[in-house]
Amino acid sequence: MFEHRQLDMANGFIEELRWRGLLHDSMPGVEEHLAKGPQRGYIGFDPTADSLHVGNLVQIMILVHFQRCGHKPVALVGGATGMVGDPSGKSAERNLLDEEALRHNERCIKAQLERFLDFNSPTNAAELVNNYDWFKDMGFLRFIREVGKHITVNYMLAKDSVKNRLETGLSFTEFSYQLVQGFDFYWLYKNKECVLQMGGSDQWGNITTGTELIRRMDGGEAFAITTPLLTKSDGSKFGKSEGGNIWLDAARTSPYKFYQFWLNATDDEAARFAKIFTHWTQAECDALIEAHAKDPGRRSLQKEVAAFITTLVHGKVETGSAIRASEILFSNASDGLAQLSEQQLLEVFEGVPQAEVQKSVLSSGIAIIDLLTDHTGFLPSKGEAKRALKESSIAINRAKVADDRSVTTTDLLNGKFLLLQRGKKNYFLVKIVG
RNA sequence: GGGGAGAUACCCAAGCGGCCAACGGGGGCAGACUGUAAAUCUGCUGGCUCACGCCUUCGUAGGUUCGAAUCCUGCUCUCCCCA
Repeated sequence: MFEHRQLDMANGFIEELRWRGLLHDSMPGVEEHLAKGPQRGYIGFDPTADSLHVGNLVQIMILVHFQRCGHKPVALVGGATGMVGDPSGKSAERNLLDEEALRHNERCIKAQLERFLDFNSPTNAAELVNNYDWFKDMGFLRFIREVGKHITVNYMLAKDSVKNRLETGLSFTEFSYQLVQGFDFYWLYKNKECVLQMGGSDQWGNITTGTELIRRMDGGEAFAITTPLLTKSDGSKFGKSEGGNIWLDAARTSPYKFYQFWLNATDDEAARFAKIFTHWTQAECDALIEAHAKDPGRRSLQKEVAAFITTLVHGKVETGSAIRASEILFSNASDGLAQLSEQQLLEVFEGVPQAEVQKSVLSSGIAIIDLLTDHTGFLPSKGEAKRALKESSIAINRAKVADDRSVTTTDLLNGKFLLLQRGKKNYFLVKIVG
């Protein structure tokens, strides 16, 4: 996965971010500083769940691009900061997780990051740190003496993340957050020669508290770079889908769903995604975008992008299955299903909701309504099932059915499966047992 | 502490004794169109029933009434104004 060529460093990381549309703001002097040679830069990840999601993917890719430009990326898992809660972009006080949950989340996140970054490079290996390591023995008194002393409350109040919450209120804990994160930066600067922190644009305030601390505590110079917050074409938040978050963990979001998420990007989004989430060069991106523009109906760009990212996250094998599943489920030919072996069928529908039904239920034929509700739970109520049937949105094995349809063993695929479908995108696999 | 306003289905928001399972908008789902798109148009959006209809739902607990989301009382919570 890491066989890609290193980019020409003269070309520069900042320039790379710029054409990829990933540069929102940066402190003067960063470009020159990075040009001096390999540098360390870090991004923090909140261990609020035991998996990262596509919303985090932007930051991950920043580190990836950073490493590909020859620098040393540091991923910080916020074991300590996760216990405090960042007020940035939040309208209400955050719930705190207990330590046990945080430890678990942190381990899972670490495993996911290892898929993207090269931790074994002889020249610029990525590094993973956990701020809990330097905070766990830090007492309150020591913190306010050594760190708090250097930053005025006036300075802290001026941050947007704090200002926006003064009306509704925020706890002292959240108020202190920027100092805690700022100290992270100081610590990494001091112990790891890390001179750059990156993050989403909502992190600007927290990052600059860090550079300020470094200057005041040590007279040192450090830098900040932020990326724009990604939104969908319709303005809504990126990374959410009907079912909620799109996770990187296959157990939470199946590779099929993950692939579909990217495939469903609008033309405009796909072009942006190509630049942000792939390793393609500018010329390669332009060529693909141009090719797509000539025949947008083929959605070649969405397919390329989806395949690339899914491979990065889930690997080649899973991606192949996701692509095949998509082709079968969305091709107009309905005969593809019958050709599948049991093995393939199960592969294709991994991640699709499933239920088991006793064979005896089908032996004398069962009304479609009962199958959809009582026996499988695919639809929540009979009323809903009737409505769906009236809309002619229900299909069995990809063939539309009417409300008087009854289902028997002759409908089974491979003698033991039944594919229920509502609309174009909602599938449900019934497995016959007994 | 005093005064006032309010709590309605996923969200916003009408209704203010029967015609209310509850206007309208948003969201969601589906159909047509299409590129598994966008835009647009259409339908649906508490449960059970083939259906007449029945049941549950308008903060909560009671009450008045033939009949209440609508009136009365207690309670809980939210917001605003004055101290």
